[in-house]
Amino acid sequence: MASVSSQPQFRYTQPPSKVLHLRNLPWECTEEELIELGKPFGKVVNTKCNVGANRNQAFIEFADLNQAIAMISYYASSSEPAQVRGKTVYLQYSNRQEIVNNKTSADVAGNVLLVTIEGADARLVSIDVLHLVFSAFGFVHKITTFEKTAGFQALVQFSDSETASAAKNALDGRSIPRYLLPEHLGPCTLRITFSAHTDLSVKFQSHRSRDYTNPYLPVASSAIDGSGQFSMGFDGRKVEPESNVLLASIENMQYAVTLDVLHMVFSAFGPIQKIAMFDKNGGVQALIQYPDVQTAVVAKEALEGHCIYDGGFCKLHISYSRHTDLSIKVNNDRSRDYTSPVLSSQPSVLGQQPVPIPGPSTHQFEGAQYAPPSDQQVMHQPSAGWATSAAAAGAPPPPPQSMPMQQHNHPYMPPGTMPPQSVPGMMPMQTQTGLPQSAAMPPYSH
DNA sequence: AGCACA
Repeated sequence: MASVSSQPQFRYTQPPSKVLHLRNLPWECTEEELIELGKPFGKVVNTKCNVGANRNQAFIEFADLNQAIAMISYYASSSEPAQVRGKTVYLQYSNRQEIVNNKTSADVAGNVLLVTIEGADARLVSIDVLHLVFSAFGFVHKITTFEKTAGFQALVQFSDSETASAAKNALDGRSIPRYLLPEHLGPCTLRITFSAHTDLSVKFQSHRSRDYTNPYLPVASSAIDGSGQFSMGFDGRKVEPESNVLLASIENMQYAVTLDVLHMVFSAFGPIQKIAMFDKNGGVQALIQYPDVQTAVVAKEALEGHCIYDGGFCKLHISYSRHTDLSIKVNNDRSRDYTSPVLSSQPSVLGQQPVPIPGPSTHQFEGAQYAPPSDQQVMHQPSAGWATSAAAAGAPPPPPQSMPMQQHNHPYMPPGTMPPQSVPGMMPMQTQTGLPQSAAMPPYSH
C-alpha cells in the first residue's frame, strides 16, 4: 500500500481547508466574535466555539476555500496576530473539511424542554406537579414522561422558545419545593435542556403523558372507570370535565372567608370574572369564574386541598362546576361581577374593595425557593399558605386573617421575569392590597 | 497552544 498519511506527523503542514482551527481563545468566546474575526476574509458559514477540555478552541468554516487561505495567509505575514478581546489567537487549517454538528440540540432554544428529574424519588414526582411547576412560565401544551438510562425524564412543551427559555433559566438546577411533593420524598432536582422536538405526540391522557390543549383527549383505557360520566384519574381520583368555573367548598372554616379573600387567593392564577358564594350542607361554597379553562385548571391543581389559613383552617376543596358563565344580579358581600363596570360601581356592602388583609408577602418564591439544600426546616415553620393541613398541623393557630394564603406571587417565578400572560391579575393584586413588603416572612429564607 | 460529539 502506498503510504497515505491520514495522520500527518507535522500538523503545521496541514493541507488547506475551508475550516480553520483556532486555539488560545478567551474563555467563553462567542460565535459573534468568531464571525467578526473571519468576516474580513470571506463569508463565515459555520462556527463551533468552546471546543476542547479548556473550551478555548474553536472552528470557523468559510464558504470558500480561498477565503480560508486568505485569512491564514494574512496572519502568516502580519505583524499583528489575530486577536479576540486582545488575546492572541492561533490559527491553522483544520484537519477536517467541514464543521459537523455545530450545535447540539441542547444548545439551540426550542419550545420543548427536556427535563431530567434527579433524586432517589424522582420517578414518584407526578405529572401534575411538573405541570404546576412549569405552568408558572406560560401555558404548558403537553407533557410526556419516560424513564431512560438518564433517569426519570419529561418533555415539556410550551408555545414558543421564549417561554421555554424563561422556564429553563429559572428552573434548571433547582429543586422542586418540598411542599409540592409528598412528604416522604427526598429532594428532586431539575436538569433542563432544550429538546429537538417541537410538537409532542400525545395520544391519551395517562399517568405518563398529558395534552393540555385538548381536554377531551381520551383517557388511557387502562384508567377508564365504568361509571360513565367520570372516568378514573391516573392516580385514582375522579376526573370531571374541566371548566372555567370552579366550585370551591371550604372545610373547617374557623375564620370568616370573605369574597375578597377568595378573590385574592384565586386571582393569583389569572383574572377573575365573577364570584358567587352560597351556603350548602351547612358549609360555605363559592363559584369562581375565570375567562378560560386553562386558568381554572392551574388554579384548581394549585389550590386543591390547601388551606387559606395556616393550621389547617379553611381548607379548600375544589371541583369543576358545570357552569360556564355565572349570572351575578347584584354586587354584594356574597357575589360580585368583576367584569361589569355598572355592577361594580355600586357601593359595596363592604364599603371597600378589596379588603386589605395583612399577610405574608411576595418573597416566598424568590431565589432560595428552588435551592436544593436544607429546606426541611421549612415545614417546621408556621409557614405562609400552601401548607397542607397535615403539614401545618403542628403550627399554632394564627389569628384570623393573619395568614391568608400567599397569592401575590406565583410559585417559581423570579420577580421581574413573569410573562404577563401567565398569571394575569397577579401583579395588580400586589398594589391593590398595598401590603408592606417588609412584612414578608419568607419561609424559604436561608 | 495543537482538532469537536449527538
